Amino acid sequence: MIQPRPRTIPEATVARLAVYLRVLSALADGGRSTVSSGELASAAGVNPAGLRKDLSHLGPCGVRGVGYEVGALRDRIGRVLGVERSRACVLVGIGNLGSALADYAGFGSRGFEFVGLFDAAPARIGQQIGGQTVRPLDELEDVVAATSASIGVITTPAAVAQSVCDRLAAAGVRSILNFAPVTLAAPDGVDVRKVDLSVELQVLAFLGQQRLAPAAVGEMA
Amino acid sequence: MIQPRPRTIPEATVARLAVYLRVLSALADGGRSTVSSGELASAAGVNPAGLRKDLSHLGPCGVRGVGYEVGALRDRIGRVLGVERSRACVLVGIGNLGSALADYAGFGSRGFEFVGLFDAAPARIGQQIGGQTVRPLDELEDVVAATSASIGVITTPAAVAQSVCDRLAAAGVRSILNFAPVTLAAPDGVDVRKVDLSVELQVLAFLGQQRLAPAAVGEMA
DNA sequence: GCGACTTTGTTCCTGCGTTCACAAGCGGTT
DNA sequence: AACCGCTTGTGAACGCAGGAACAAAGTCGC
Repeated sequence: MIQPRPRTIPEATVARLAVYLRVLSALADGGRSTVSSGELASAAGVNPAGLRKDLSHLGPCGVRGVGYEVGALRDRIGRVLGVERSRACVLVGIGNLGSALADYAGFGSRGFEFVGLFDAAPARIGQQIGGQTVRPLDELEDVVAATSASIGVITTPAAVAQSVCDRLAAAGVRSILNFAPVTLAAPDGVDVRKVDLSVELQVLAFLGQQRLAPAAVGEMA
Repeated sequence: MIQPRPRTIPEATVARLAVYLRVLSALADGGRSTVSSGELASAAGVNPAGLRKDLSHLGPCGVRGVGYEVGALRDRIGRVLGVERSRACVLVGIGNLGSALADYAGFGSRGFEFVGLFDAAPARIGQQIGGQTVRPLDELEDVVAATSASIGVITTPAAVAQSVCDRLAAAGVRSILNFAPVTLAAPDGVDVRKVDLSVELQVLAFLGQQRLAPAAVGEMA
């Protein structure tokens, strides 16, 4: 059996597929049956040619002259992204941000299910958030083992993020999403993805100031 | 006067500069006086050559054979990123995520100051978060005008994000950070930067499943 | 039944970001 | 004073993502 299609999808494409999935779900809820690449690209904020190239990684899934069938394309992207399978996630650090994530309903519809919330502060333990009870950090390894959680989310202070990362990796978690403002080191075979909110703000602010005064990088008083 | 150095810094470099700044601040607090590109790159999780190229955008700032002077480099990056100047920010949508951002102490040290928190729900108005009082959405334009806020952060539900974006842009905000899971349209001259938490999780999960089974994209049952 | 129009899927190309490798420069040592 | 090791800064090559243009294909109208 030949393999005419390269078996790897670029990371940038995967991120956009998730956006297309959301737009398609909204269109389907609105009763739309077909959509063209141009319209879909406009709604997703990308170039139409790039969108078609992204979709081409899934094989032909449109009809020339007509466009894409909304429900079918949504299901197809959902299958590729693995939305239908439930993924067990654990969340460590139930501060403001952790609480926001645990309580965010948008994850459930994408196949993500929090099976454990952990915090070190005794005051937090026992609190109910999003249908889960906050547990002491000691139980982390037991819960990961019992639930086969494959994804860990770190929303702790920076000082303890590395130690939490180490424990998650040792317990068998293979994918980690880190919101703490530190760069984490993890063993091979463990993916760490970082979201740094203050870096996002900083980049945004810099682009704004650069637009106003595109000169004078090295010669400021 | 010649301009030997290109006056624009790539966006990817700006994001890394913010990371270097944080690492350098930690090193300075720890009493380190000099650091080599290799060590700094390791702490920031990047390639040493790339780090040196990033820093070369600021002009020569290291000493060959020795390394970089921690405090001087920190100050230099801080000046380029504009950390010393205070930037007024408004935040719309005081849910869990908005509260987390308003209460996050890490922004203040980077020059970001929230000058207005807004929500549409009467129950939220009057609440005190991070030293600010939550105001009704009606006051958005007045506060933006009075404080000359240049940055807006949107943490509202998706349904109202576009209308908030329109109002921010009309009020004079030039840079918008959007956490709502929709793609926003804004007029020319207004930068919109999007952070989509569920997309991050989705990409992470996909990379994990792709690592386990790198085949069969189009041929799943 | 046939032609024209619409839209997809693909190919080419341009530009950017990243990485490797080397020359230049500084401090310490003899 | 000269040499040696170490580190920076830069030039070149590689790979990748993004955008534009074109051919294939299907539908609608006549």
